[in-house]
Amino acid sequence: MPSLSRQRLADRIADILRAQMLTGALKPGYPIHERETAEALGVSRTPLREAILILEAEGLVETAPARSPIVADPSLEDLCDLLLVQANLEALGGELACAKASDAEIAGIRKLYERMVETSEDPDTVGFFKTDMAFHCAIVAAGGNQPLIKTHLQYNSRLWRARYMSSRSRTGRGQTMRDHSEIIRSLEARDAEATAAVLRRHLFQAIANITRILESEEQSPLP
Amino acid sequence: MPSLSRQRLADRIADILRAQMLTGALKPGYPIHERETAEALGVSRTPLREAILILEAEGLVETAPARSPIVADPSLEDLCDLLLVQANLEALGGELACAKASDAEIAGIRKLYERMVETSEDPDTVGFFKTDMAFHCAIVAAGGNQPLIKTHLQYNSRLWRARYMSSRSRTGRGQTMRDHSEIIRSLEARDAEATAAVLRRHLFQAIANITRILESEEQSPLP
DNA sequence: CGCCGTAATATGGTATGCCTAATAACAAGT
DNA sequence: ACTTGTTATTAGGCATACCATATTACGGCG
Repeated sequence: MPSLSRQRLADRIADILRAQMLTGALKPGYPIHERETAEALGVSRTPLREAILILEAEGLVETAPARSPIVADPSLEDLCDLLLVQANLEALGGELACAKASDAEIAGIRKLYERMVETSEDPDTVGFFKTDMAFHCAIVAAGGNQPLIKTHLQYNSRLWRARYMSSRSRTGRGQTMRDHSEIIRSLEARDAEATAAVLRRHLFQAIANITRILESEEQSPLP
Repeated sequence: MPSLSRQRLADRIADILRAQMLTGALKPGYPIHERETAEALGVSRTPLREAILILEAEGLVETAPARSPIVADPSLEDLCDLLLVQANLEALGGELACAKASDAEIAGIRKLYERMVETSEDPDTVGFFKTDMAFHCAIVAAGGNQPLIKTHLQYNSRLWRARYMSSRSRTGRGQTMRDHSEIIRSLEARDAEATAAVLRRHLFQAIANITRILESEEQSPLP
């Protein structure tokens, strides 16, 4: 085993499991058996258990006594709660970005916006969606508030799947693109209030979308 | 060993360590040696390591490769960042509480307020301070947003020490009590905007206090 | 006398094994 | 045939033993 590892094995395992949740290899509700999963990853149970602890703290898996940990399967209500908090975190991030971001950082955010415009007609939903997420993260990151960045990231990972489904099903990306256009504009104008307001509105829109989607697909758990 | 434990040993260890941080038995910067601490607690290294993982995710300890984990020692800037996020979390919690709290819950919050009034002249700083914390937590809890409650709790535990120091040194509790009076009033009026505004202002005040205190005691790390 | 290299020790990271408890399956009795 | 009890298997929780690495101290060489 190459000991190039400059970080703990548990962290890398957590990364792998997180990635598997994003790709859908690990779906909500799936159990994560210790021995099985550890063997599949070629590691022992100890670091796997530690990885589970990390993911549990992030709200991505849920554990119960004498039960295999399972991939978190948030209810519609949970998702709305998460999104509401996320909306406020991003609004704060936007405010801070207006005050503290360097011109280079804002330029970088515009770059992401432009890539979204370019790919907004692509059939490749994943690429577009990832850029969308990166756009939002970049705004919060530009605010420079470390705890906020980290918390926002965690909420994002818990919301990833729901927002991805929302992004896929939403027939028109028109509203999304218009919102983003407003966001980058108010950000470049360094108008903190406007940026916060539009980010909040954008996330509230996401709540509405997800509600609509999950209510319609409520009893069709995809395989 | 009595197997009355309905929760994991790691969780209980994390609770113990958290408590020791609050009482000051574990001060910021202190290393937590695995073998030593495990033996002191009468447990093996495995659950202790898992407890460290939990506390690390909460931001209460920091780990580095091949180094003993150390109790987090946030800089003044870190504390300001944390408090800024906390202010917004509480503002959101207050808004939600206005919309969703039951009359009984608001009555319970008033009870806490009244206990603060009663004990506001006591020399017992800890009792007063704990009631203060409980007051804020109860407001957020009344909002009913689970992720928000949990995140707010985590930020609180990271801020506990700083806010406690602020509470001790602050000569007059006048402003605090006036703020709290306003908070409970707007909460009972279910005025979401006013509640959010005053909570935000109250926390901003805390930022100012802590800044003043830490700047004056910057180079006197208490033993 | 000082600096560098090597060795020893201490500490965190990982693997493995045992223990306990929960669940499921099978058998026996009603 | 159904229900209940017992047993076996599975799986998670904890402890321990081993490994790799980093740091420090000591000794030798310049």
